[in-house]
Amino acid sequence: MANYTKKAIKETFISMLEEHPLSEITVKELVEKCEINRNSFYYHYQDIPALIEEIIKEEAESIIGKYPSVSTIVECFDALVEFASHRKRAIMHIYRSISREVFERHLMAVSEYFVKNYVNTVLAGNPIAEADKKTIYDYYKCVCFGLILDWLNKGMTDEYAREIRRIFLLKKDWAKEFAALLQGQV
Amino acid sequence: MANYTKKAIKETFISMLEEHPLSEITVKELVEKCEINRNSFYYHYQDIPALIEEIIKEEAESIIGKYPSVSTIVECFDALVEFASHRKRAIMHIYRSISREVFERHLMAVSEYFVKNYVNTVLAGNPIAEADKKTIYDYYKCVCFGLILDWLNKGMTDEYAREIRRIFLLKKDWAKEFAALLQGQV
DNA sequence: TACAGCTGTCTGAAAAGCAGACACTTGCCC
DNA sequence: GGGCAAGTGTCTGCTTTTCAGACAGCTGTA
Repeated sequence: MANYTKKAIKETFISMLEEHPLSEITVKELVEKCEINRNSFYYHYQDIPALIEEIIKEEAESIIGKYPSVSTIVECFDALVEFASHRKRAIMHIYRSISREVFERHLMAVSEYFVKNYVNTVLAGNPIAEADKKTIYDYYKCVCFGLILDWLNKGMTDEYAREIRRIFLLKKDWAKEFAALLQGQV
Repeated sequence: MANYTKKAIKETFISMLEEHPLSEITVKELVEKCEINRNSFYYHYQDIPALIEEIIKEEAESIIGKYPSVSTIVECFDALVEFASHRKRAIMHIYRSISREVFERHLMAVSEYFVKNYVNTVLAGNPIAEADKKTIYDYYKCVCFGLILDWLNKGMTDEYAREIRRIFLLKKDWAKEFAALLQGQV
């Protein structure tokens, strides 16, 4: 099953976000653009926020899906930047709305996923307590999350993206260092 | 109603034609690419030729729809060339198959539509017998049809498109001349 | 010949989409 | 502040579309 109507709803909605801020988008206008019945919208989604939730969730999953196992965190960051650059306007409209919470929640989830993946690769050789691992996950997922959020807040400029990229490259052994710290080896 | 599944079938089919010749495309592969049930295909179309018929018909109608009233035939030709250039491979695959007949039938219809439209504009002032008008239609629709077919046969090159364009420009008063001939004024 | 793979058709059931109606909120104009 | 237009979210009953699974028939090939 593919459900192309649902797909069309999502695509149309995103395209509308490229034009207007979220607050100006109505269900009525959306279904008219899609050429579907208003009830068909409500069949799939409770309301616009629910639609946004799903879109963001799926986008987050698709980003993760592209990198089932990650060798360097920079790769992920590059992918994320490339993805985001194509939808700057829509992302900013969602981000600057009441849906910001949804957005941040999923961004945090994506960060956590990548960090876990990456940390596990880096620490493959080092036997380390589960509790310590969790601390590392939590700490660095917040670092990633914060950096990306900052990038968004600063208008997703290429300059700042490069700056963040540099940080990632410089700190490429972060997980190892942290693990050593936790184990009192430093 | 929009029926996005049907739309997806058509789009997927065209994209497959960009890759393989028609003879290598199966219903099975098509529905797998679409991620729909095989029966859903057969619900909409009897078979692949029926699908092709509909695609060509709709494309022909859409070209006509873009030019409800035509001031110069060159405009139409330009539009047609622009349209065709985007889908060279798919068009060639259909054209070089058993579906050629469908293709030509609709191309003839499009030619007829444009010629009628154009001739009526040019001959607006000249009162002319219906039978003569019909002769003009028939003659020039075949000219258009033949030129475009020739262009296709020669691989839709830009050079030949320019050449045909020049012919259209040179013969921009064709309808008037022909009318005069029919009326024995020349 | 046998077999694998695709075709076109048929079932019956489930999912999706529809029109039309309803009460409710909200913003705006007089 | 009352009326009103426009959008919302929900409901009902109906139609259309999509589905899984099965079937016999055709075709190329080992």
